[in-house]
Amino acid sequence: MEDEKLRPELLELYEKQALVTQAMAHPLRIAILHILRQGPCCVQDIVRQVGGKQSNISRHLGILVNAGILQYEKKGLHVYYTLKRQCVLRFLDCLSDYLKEQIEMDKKLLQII
Amino acid sequence: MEDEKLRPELLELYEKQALVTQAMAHPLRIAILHILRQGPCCVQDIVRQVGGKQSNISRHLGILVNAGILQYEKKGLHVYYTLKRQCVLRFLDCLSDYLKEQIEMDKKLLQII
DNA sequence: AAAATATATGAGTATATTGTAATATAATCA
DNA sequence: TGATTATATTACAATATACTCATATATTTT
Repeated sequence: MEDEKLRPELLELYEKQALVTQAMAHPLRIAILHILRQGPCCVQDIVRQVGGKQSNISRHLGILVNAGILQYEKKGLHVYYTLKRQCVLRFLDCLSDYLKEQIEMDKKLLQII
Repeated sequence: MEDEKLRPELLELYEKQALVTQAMAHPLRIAILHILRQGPCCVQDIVRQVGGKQSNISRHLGILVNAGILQYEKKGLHVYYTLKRQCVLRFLDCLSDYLKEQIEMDKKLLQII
């Protein structure tokens, strides 16, 4: 009946994974990632494509940078944001596949009913 | 200068993706997913492996079920939880790879300094 | 039927997240 | 230099999330 618990280093790993996941867990941030997937983009362009206030988008960009998901580079008045790693794209694909699968499951469920 | 904004159906898709992502965005929930990756498990076993209060684990399990990530089945006194789809495993792998990559990048950065 | 066990849930508190308005900062242009 | 533009930040209110304690529910055992 001994408590095996989670080893501290494993918990630490999961905490880091949760930080990355949490940073992506917002519709606008996912939208931003999809836009940046096509290449670097400056804030006002992102605002134009996503909608909403500039200050809000700026916040979300900050969150993604903090999590190590985005990089930025200043060029004159503009700040260009980029995906820091291609790895994130796999996440997005994974998410799309996941939802497709979910929809398929729901369809099958409907047929039974 | 027209606002192209996000098409409503695209925003809706991103909202759904964010729901799934959000459901996974917690260290304990990630720990739970790793445990269930090895097969079905009842609540008390999960509590034993993860640690913390039963009521808290039960809540986290509920969140994962709500997001469509887990299934459960009652057997006598116990409730067995299972990963609903293998797709989630790819997420976890993706996360691990992501962090490995991040650590590699940090290493290289250290060498430069 | 009563006791024991496994799980879920309600209520309350603490904390975190989100969005907005207003403002600060910094680069460019006239 | 002063005006304009792009971006970030501060302060605040609203909302959501996480955790715990106590309790409810349901099943099994005695």
